[in-house]
Amino acid sequence: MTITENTFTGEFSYTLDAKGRLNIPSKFRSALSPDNDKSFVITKGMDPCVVAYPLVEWQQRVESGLRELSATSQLNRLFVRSLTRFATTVKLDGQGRIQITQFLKEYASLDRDVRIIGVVNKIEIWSPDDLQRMQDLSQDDFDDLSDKIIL
Amino acid sequence: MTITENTFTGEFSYTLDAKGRLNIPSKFRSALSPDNDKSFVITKGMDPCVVAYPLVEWQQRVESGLRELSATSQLNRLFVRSLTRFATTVKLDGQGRIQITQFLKEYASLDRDVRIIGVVNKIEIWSPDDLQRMQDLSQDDFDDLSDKIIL
DNA sequence: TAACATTGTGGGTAATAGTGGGTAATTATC
DNA sequence: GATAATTACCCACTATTACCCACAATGTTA
Repeated sequence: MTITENTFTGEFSYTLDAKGRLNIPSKFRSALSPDNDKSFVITKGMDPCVVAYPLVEWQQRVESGLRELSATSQLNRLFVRSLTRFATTVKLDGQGRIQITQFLKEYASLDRDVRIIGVVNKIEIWSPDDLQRMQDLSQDDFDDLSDKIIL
Repeated sequence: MTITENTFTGEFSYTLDAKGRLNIPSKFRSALSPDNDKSFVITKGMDPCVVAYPLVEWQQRVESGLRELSATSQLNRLFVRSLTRFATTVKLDGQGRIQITQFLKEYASLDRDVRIIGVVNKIEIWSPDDLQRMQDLSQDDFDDLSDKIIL
């Protein structure tokens, strides 16, 4: 299969088991490039969800981006701290599952049923309720943005 | 063969079998350029239908555009999510069929009989009923468009 | 016209994916 | 250092999927 590496699309329903383990869709696992060592960095999303970056994506894009933000601005310091504070590296177990930390489970109100969605370079993990509650884009906003992309 | 690569025209009647498999017209399959790895990205259309892009078409026009959008803007996040959530990469099986996801089948009210239409750079998959309804587009609407294209 | 290739469709079977649980290893706590 | 709690590593079961083969209908070639 020659899917683009480290690119994720689609929505999937999965269950968080009693031990706090969450299966990663096999399509996402096979899209993970080998240099990630089967690992993701999970952290608090800007929205009420958990986001998971492939390890190298986190190292190359997120971490290096954060380094460039000047630490002289308080807003920047706050932003960097909020991203890194809750970031954990997690590795897939033999069955392709990751462990979600207690804090992140609570932050995203994750119970048993969760929705996993691929958002190009990262993965988001939502509770079904919160995901549904996320309002849709207005048609105007959508039109504005889609000028940047030819559908 | 003198077909333009990754360009699709014509309408075809096909059946979605009990296993959710849908045959892609052989004309469309042979128009798929080899770098697509026999794959399409299927997603929710703007109209009540399923849209299938050749994999490279999706990667070059949609995905790469989405990568440029900063995730610090909430509007951008909504936009990216709304486009990728329902997009799945599917690969033709040995008989040239693709698998339609449960969600997309429901979204486009696809039952057993479906219509497959080539729309230049992409393919649309319709239920016969919805397609019929959509074709009753008024002449006035077409007139509005006529200054944008010369037929 | 006969032989052959291609296309759309259906179905069986082996492989894989998602889920749950037991047990050993590791870490934390007292 | 002993015990409890947590985590990591196996093994197991079931449903889904992928892969293969089959066949009728149509089109193509000699």
